[in-house]
Amino acid sequence: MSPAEQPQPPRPVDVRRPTLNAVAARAGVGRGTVSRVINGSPKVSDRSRAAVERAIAELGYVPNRAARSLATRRTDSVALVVPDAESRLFAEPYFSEIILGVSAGLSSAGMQLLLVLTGDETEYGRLAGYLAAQRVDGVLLMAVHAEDTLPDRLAELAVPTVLAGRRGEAERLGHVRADNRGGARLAVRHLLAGGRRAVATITGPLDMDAARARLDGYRDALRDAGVPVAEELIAAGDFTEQGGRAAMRELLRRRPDLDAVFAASDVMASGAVQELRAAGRRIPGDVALVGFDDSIVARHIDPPLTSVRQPLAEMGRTMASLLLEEIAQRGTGQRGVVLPTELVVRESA
Amino acid sequence: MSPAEQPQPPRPVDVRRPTLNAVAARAGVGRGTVSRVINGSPKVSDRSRAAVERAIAELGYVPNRAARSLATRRTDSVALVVPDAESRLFAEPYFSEIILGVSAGLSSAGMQLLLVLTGDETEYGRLAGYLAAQRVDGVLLMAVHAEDTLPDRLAELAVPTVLAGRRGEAERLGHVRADNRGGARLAVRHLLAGGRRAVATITGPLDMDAARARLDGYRDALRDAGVPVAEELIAAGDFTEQGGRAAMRELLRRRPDLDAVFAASDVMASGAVQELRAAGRRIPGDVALVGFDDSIVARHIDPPLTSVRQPLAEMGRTMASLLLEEIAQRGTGQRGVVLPTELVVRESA
DNA sequence: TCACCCCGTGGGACCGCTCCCACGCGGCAT
DNA sequence: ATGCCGCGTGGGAGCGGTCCCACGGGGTGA
Repeated sequence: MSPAEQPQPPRPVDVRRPTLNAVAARAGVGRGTVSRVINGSPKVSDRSRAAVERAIAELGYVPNRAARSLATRRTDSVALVVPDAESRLFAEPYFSEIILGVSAGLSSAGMQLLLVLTGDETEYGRLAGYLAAQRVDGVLLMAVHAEDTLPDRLAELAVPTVLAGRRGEAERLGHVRADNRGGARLAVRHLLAGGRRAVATITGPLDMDAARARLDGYRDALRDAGVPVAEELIAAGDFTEQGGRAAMRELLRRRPDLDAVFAASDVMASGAVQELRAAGRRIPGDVALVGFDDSIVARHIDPPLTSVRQPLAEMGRTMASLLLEEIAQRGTGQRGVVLPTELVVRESA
Repeated sequence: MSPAEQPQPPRPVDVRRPTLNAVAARAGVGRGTVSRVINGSPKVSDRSRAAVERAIAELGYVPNRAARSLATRRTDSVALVVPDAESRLFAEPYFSEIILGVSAGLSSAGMQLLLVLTGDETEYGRLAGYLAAQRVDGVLLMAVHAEDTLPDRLAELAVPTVLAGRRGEAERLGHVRADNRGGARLAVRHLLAGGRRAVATITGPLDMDAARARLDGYRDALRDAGVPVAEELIAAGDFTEQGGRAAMRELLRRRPDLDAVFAASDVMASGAVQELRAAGRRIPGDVALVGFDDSIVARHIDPPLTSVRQPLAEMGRTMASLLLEEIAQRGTGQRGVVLPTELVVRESA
């Protein structure tokens, strides 16, 4: 039987790319020299450098990442972890825009971005070991809750980590967050400045620092204005539209006389709008409304929603640079960075 | 000078993790056997397998990915490429939801997801070589335009590739898309069924297949109903809100008597709403409106927008599985997969 | 002139895994 | 008893880089 007759096994198409060895041979130098050129070492003569660079260009050589990271024990890549429970939020600009910033910040440093969307709880539990074993150089962690222990486990494993938001006041790990408290304060001050006095708030889940901070800001603004804080004007939501509706309904029941609402997220505000409408209140005529996030829904809701903007892309970039610092020099990165928020005034308040 | 006195260089914290060798030693077997167990080879005795598994558990061993991929010439990771020009769309669920599906489809196969957001044109140009050199096992490409050559270059380099959407009817590469034409047809049929006769359309950029297909569907529906297609009822948009406004304005100028609009995206529909409102038309009283994408804005616009839904998460999952097939067995993956769209009726039509 | 230094350089020894070849051993047919 | 087969196994040889040590040669000072 001639070899041509037997059925060809699906031979693995491996288009071999040129190796560092090939470059060295072509340039007429040793491997070490090529490596030095690639890594920008100064101790290479101009002659050799030129020869190597020419060979690289001619062969279209690009170093093999796996080989390099095996030798260096670095991967030049970081993981961005988004817990699945939160992935509903993925539909909002929040994550997307942070990711955009992160990507920009990383790629300028030649780092790769590994996107890790975790499934169920158990998967999330295995994550620490997994991430350490993959030898990503660092981890960016989104949407951490107060009781989350993943960050600590990563710290134990000496994996540089930066959080989006902190778990609480005592956060020891590097993190980046918006000035939630200040933003909320701006929002409520704006409502008060509009002459409103019965200002309610719909909070986020209070096991998240951002939600607590926004509630604190609400209290701050009332205190600043000498308006007493009435507990029955505070209703708990969960950052979802449904939660916003339920909270708004509850607030209307408790205090039919309320004349303003600060919702700790636009999505909850959108739920509140529906409920207010159902109750026959006009916005902003009867009830003024301010949201938080300045997300895409804020612009498209009717009436367009006054909202607190956080600089998401910049937060992403900052996270990236904090992480890069920490990777380059452990224990160096700043602990917490707070970025300013601003009030975007539209028609709802 | 004693060594203790010189300033400590920032010693690289390298927490050595157990290697395959360590596992072999502990289990009292050879490296080959451990490797076989890890890779699920059947030719291992139960005794050895048990011993190895125990050792792995005790040491908390996880294989080093770099070493493995150096040896196998695989990376077990794929790149998801999102051209930056389109990243404004990133704010919409479109990308996010596809990514969610992709991630689900990949992680069940133990594959990693590398997110690559390209910056400017030149960066995009370098991408093919870059991706081939990184030895990602495959590439998922979003938002390809008709004249895009990146897919072809990847094909030349023998990198398995799957596109989200096709470049044109003659697409040779594997891709997944929604039934844009059918969806548009549904939308326009719905408008006609509502008694509308002067049905306009705002198209997307016609260098994208999805935009052309939606325009074709619009024509189909009119033809089905025996309504002649009037070219002045067709205005070009570009999938942006601004573009939608401009197109709507133009349409109102050309045909003040129009009584329905099919916008090829929700975002453009939202622009159209603003323009219609400014012109004093009521929706759907004077003008009925249908969008495309069923994005988050569709639900929050006033009035809530009737829109065509595409199964984004499923598209993502399908892209993942097509790519995995193609990676496992070159030339095997189905060329093009079309997923059904459906009309979500709300109040705008 | 000679010892010394330093600069640029080549190449050996890894990094941790997979692949594959060769070997030992027990069971079966002869 | 003897040969043979085949299963399970150990371990050598890469994969393609980096790191570092040792070495040659030109310049400098004595």
